Amino acid sequence: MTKPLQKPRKLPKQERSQATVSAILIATTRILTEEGYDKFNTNRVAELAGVSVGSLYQYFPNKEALLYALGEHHANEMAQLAQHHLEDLGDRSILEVLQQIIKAVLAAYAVNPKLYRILHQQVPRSEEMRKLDEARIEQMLYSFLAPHRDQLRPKNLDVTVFIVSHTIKALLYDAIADRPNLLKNGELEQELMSMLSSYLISPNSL
Amino acid sequence: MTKPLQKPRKLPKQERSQATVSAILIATTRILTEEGYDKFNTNRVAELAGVSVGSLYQYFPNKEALLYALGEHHANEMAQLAQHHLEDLGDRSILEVLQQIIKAVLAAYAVNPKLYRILHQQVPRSEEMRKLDEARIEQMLYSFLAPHRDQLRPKNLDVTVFIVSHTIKALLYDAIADRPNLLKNGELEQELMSMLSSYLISPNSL
DNA sequence: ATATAATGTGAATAATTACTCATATTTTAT
DNA sequence: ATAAAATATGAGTAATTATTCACATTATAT
Repeated sequence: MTKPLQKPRKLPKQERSQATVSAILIATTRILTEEGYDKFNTNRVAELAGVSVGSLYQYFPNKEALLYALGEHHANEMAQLAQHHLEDLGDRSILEVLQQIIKAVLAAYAVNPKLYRILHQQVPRSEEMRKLDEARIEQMLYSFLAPHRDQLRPKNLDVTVFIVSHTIKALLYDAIADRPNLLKNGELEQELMSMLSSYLISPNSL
Repeated sequence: MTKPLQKPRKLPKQERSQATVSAILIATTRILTEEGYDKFNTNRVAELAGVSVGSLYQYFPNKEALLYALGEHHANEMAQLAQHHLEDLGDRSILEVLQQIIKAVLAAYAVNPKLYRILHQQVPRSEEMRKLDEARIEQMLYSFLAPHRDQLRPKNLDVTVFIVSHTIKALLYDAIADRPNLLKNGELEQELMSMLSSYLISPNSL
C-alpha cells in the first residue's frame, strides 16, 4: 500500500541507455496520441520503442511513472512556449498585454493537445498533475495582469485569471475537436480577443 | 469485427427484471462517480447491484452498451432541465434571454457533472455521444438567440452559439473541480453574465 | 586483459476481467 | 396443475497485461 516511486529506479548514464529512455518516451507519446489510452500498455510501448519490457522497467518503476515523466516534459514545454510569448511586455498597453496573453495561452495549450487531454483527463489520478500545470499558467497570467489592475473591470484578479485561462483552454480544445476551422482561420483568437477584452477592460480605459 | 449492439438483448418484461436493470444502472453510476472509470467492471457492477453477472449480460450485450444506456438517460435529463429553464421567453429582452440561457446551460451540465465528465472524456469512443449531446444544447441556444440576431454583435450566430455553450460548460466543470466557491456563492453565474453580455450584445442595444 | 558495472533480453508469472453457459428458480399462460 | 417462457445464478474460460528475474551482452575502470 505504499505509493509507487515516480522517479526512475536507475538513471541512464551511458548514451545507449539515454537513447533507450528517449525511445520509450517517444513510443509512449505515439501510442497515447495515435491509438488512445486504452491501447497503452508497457509491452506495446517496449515493442514500438524497439526495446525489451525489461529495459523499460529498469528506468520506470511502473506504468504510472512513465506517464508522470511524460507529463513533466510536456508541462515544461508548455511553460517555455508561453514565456516566449510574454517577453518584453513591460511598456505595453493593457490591450496589447491581453492580446499577448491570449496568444501565449493558446500556444502553451497547443503544444500537443491530444497528449494533454489524455494525460489530464484519461489517466487515473491525473488531477494533481493537471492542477499543477494549470497553476503554473495561472501564476504567469497573474503576474502579467497585476500591473494593469486598475484598468480591469472585475475587482477580483484571482477570479479573472481563472476565467481567462480556463476559457482560452476550453475553447481551444473544443475547437480542435469540433470546429477545426475556427483555429485555422484565426477566428477563434479574434473572438477570444473580442470577448475577453470587452469583459476585462473598463470602457473608460479604451 | 462487427459493431457491438447498443440495444438490450432482451427487454425486461416483468417488474422483477425491470428492478434488476434499474439496480444495474444505479450501481454503474455509483461506481463511475465514486470510484472512477478504472474501477468500473461488469463483475463489480453486478456485485454492487446485488445481481449476478449473468443477469447483467441478459440485458446489456456488453460493457459498452451499459455505458451507452447510462449516457442516453443522462442526456435526456439534461435536455429536460434546460428546456424547463427556457419556457415562456417569447417577449423577453435579449439581456433576459441571455440570463436564462446561462441558467439553462448551467442547470443542464450540472445534472451530474462527475458522470458527464467520465462518460464523455474517459470512456473510449465517447466522441459521438458527446457531440450528439452538445449538438442538442447548441440547437436550443440557436433557436433562442436567432430572434435577437439583429441585436448581437458577432455576425456569425453559429460561432456565437459554440462559444457561449462551450464557455459555460467549461467554466462550470472547471469551477466544480478547482473553485467550488465560485459556484456556491453565485459568482460564476454573475461573471458569465458579465462576460457574455458584454461580448454578445451590441453597445447600442443596452 | 580482466573485473566490475551498466545495460539489455523476453519467457514466465500472476492478477484482472469481459463474457458464456449449463443449470436452477420464478412467473405466466392454458 | 402443468407446460412454456422469463429470469437468475456464478463457476469457468479465454484474453489481456503489469511486472519480475535469471541470464546475456556491452561498456568502463584498473
